[in-house]
This record gives sequence, structure tokens and C-alpha cells, in this order.
Amino acid sequence: MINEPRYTEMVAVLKAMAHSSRLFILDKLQEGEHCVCELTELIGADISTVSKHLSILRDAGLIGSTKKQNQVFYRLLCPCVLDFYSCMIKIKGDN
Amino acid sequence: MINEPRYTEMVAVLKAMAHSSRLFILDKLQEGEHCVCELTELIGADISTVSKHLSILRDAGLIGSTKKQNQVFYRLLCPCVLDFYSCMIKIKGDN
DNA sequence: GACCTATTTGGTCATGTCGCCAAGTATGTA
DNA sequence: TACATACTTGGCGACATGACCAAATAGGTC
Repeated sequence: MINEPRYTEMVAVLKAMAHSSRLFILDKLQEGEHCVCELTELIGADISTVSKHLSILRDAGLIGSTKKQNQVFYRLLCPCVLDFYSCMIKIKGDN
Repeated sequence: MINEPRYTEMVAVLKAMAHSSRLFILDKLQEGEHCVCELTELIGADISTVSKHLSILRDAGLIGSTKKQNQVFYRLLCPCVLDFYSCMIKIKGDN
């Protein structure tokens, strides 16, 4: 019941999304690829912190990365996660 | 940017969903109302634990409750949260 | 090779989450 | 009133998360 693999998998994705910096990253990557230093500047945290957020999103399968010279560019793999935004707004509107 | 209220609100909803027992509850409430003791039996945890999960989901605006005699029945307020399931499956399928 | 930039990884500390138990509240029944 | 059932709340211990700093890794330039 509770131990169904689909719950475990969904929990992993939901946990990955459940942080404002990570939501911001997903939102930003919707526009297109960005490297770690660009995202770091926008977020305003330590680069190591941003790098860890990115690896959490990658481990969850939400984003992918490509190394170009000495920079790493991240891109959104699953634009559908952002459809969730509209549901969120509905939730907030209904109450 | 990161501090936009919409991110804060979405994080609250995502955190509320990011637990296998709570996903199970949302899934179960899709069928219709259930009282705390029914959910407790299905989940197999302490009733106090289940009660706390339910209050987390209620605080996030995902479920609502009605007291009938000495039982409390919970119902899904936002069936759209379950649309997210299909996106999850897509995520898992793509990788 | 020395050096610089970009990124990742390990460590530590503060804080948050989760589960149970115990105690409190509410409603119904003897 | 006493007691049972249903649920909520407070507290505690175990564990997870998040932020920073420091150190390691990788690629490009002098």
C-alpha cells in the first residue's frame, strides 16, 4: 500500500521540488540552458549550495547537464513539472 | 526572485505531498471521504502519526475535514494534485 | 608547471521532519 | 458520573536537510 514503488518515486521528485531555490531553478531553465555560475548569481547563495541543489534536481531526473569547456550547463528534462504550477494556483485560489 | 510568494506557497504544498503516507492518503481520498481510524488501519502507523499527517495536508489546503458525531472525516479539496501523477510517470519513463 | 576560473565534494552546525508514547479534548453510552 | 471510542496535541529521540567554508577536481591560459 504505502510501500508501493510509485509512491517512493513520487516522493523523491516532490522532495526535489520542495525548495524555493530549486523551484526557481526549474522555472529559470524553462527559458533555456544555464550554467552554474549564472544560476548562482541569480540565487545569491554560495556556489557550492547551488551545485548541491542542481545535483538533487538531477538525481530526481528533472534536469540534465552538459559540460562545455570548463562550464556545466543544465537544462530542464521534464517541462511537465511546471504544469503543476497551474494546479498550485488553483489550490491557493480555492481557499 | 527566490523570495516570490508563489514559490513559498508552492513549497508548502510540495512539502505536504512529499511523504509516502500522505500521498497514499491523497490517493485514498480520491475515492471519497474517510475517517482517521480507517486511514490509520490502512497505513498501519500510530493514530497520532496519521492525525499529524492529516493536519499537514489540511494546513496546505489539500484536504478538508468534517466532524460527524465522534469521528472526523477528511476529503480531497484539490483533485488536480493527482494530475501530477501522470507527469511523475512521464519523468520516470523518460529516464 | 604555475595559475585562474568553474564546479563538485566533504565536513560541520543549526534547523526541520518523523515516529512513538503519554496526556488532553470531545462525543456517545451505561 | 464513569467509561469507552475517536481524535488531537505536546514532548522526546533519531534522522534528514540546508547553508556555509574549505579542499579537491577539471579545463584553459601564461
